[in-house]
Amino acid sequence: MTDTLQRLLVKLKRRSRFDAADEAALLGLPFTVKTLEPGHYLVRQGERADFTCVLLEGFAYRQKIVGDGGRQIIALQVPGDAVELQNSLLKIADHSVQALTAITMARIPRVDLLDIAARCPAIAHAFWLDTLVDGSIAWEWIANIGRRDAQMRLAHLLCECAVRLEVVNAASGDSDTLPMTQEQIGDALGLTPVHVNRMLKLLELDGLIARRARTIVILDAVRLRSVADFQSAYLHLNLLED
Amino acid sequence: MTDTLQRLLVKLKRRSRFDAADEAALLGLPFTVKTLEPGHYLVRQGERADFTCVLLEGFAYRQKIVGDGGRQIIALQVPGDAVELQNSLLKIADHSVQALTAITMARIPRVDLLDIAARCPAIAHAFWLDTLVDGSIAWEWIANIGRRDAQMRLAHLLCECAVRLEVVNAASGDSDTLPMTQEQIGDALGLTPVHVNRMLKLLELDGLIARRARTIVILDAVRLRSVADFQSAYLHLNLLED
DNA sequence: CGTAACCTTGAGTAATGTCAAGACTGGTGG
DNA sequence: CCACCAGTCTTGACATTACTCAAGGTTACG
Repeated sequence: MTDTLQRLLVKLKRRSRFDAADEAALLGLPFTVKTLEPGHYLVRQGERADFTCVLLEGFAYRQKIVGDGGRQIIALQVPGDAVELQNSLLKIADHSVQALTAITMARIPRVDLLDIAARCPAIAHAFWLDTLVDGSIAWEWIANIGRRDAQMRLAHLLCECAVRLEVVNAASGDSDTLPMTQEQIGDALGLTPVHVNRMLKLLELDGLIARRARTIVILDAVRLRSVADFQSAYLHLNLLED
Repeated sequence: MTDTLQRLLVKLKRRSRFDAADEAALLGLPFTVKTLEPGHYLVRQGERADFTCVLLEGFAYRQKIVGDGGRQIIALQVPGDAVELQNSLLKIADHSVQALTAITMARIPRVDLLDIAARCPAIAHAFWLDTLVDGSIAWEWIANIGRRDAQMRLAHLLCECAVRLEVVNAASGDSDTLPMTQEQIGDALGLTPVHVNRMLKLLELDGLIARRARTIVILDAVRLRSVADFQSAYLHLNLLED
């Protein structure tokens, strides 16, 4: 169907302006839809990636395995994200992408993506901006992991997830929630699962969050943000208005 | 003079192919040359950046200040890098860029850069790739800070700097070296300067590096890389051949 | 030759990791 | 419907890494 890629279009339009021809070209991209179970790989480190995947439903994360076997989650991806721009354009994947939940995605051949970028400057610009924002998020993660203590780090991640999910949920009408295990949270923050557990308990005792049936609910977003030193500027959500 | 932007061209051509028109357009970009003393700002967090700066000589770094006053260096920039793509296209700078050494740079108005990207798909693609590589480096830094201990982290940074400097020095014929203080190294690695000092001593005792007059010399690159768990794939230096 | 910035080192402290055991949860098959 | 099982969560005791504070040494530069 023609509106499968709508989600990608909606996302890109949050930061770029398209004319009718651009929109038609984007929605006209060839693709195949695939579904994946939790834990399955979209791409493995070291592989050649000839497709770009647009996440339609569900969540994914990027990860690197370091020498001693440790894992670091380096990014989270939500529906609408084009998760394989990086690995696809850089050809040899320098990290893996894995499904966090069950996902559906649209796979677009690299050549078609490059072709549309060459023909439609506005679309090329939109993808470029998207990449810049991903970089901006990565830099914030560096600051988060490098210079904040465990409690702030965790609070910051919770704030980021809340904001990004809000945007996605608003776009889709759903109200998804991110079902990460404490081990995964730890791997995203450079902490051990045990310590994540303790910090969650701390945040809960402070009345900032609640935990029910393995999902985390933010009770006091204002205070959580101040604990986390969280400012959403780095997500560049309102680029059109700047 | 017309070859001031040569350095940028050389860098982009490492990863993209241009025809004569593309090269002429790039070299024809309007710019003004500026010099900056060590420690001076190219852009400050929160400011609006209307220029993109191409580093011609010297080094710079990007940094974020977190809530409690701590500083995290999130990226290093070497000659040839277009250091303000991010802040310039995202309009409001979400981090600062500061001169590490005395630098000279070419400032290109944002509108001209956007214009050339819209007119020359190959150039737009080259900038996009460049941004992707910056993101790839950021992700490696996340893994480095999040999942390696202090000694590995430091060794990894030294390996990265060595490789990147080698590329730049080969391009320019110089043999620059990165004069970071131990405090700056610590801020790049999420460590305190005191601990950086101890880890340097450790690496020196192991015969991996030597220190003379405040510069670090790598004595055993092979062993240092293995200590660091360093693989240069994430720098994507050989993209044309992949 | 004096000064400021930087480096070096030691001693004590705080944050986070490690190991291990038990409790909970959700799904599966009998 | 129940029992079981694997995966996850929770907690405690202890180990280790990295941080803090502080003092003295070194280097570059005016």
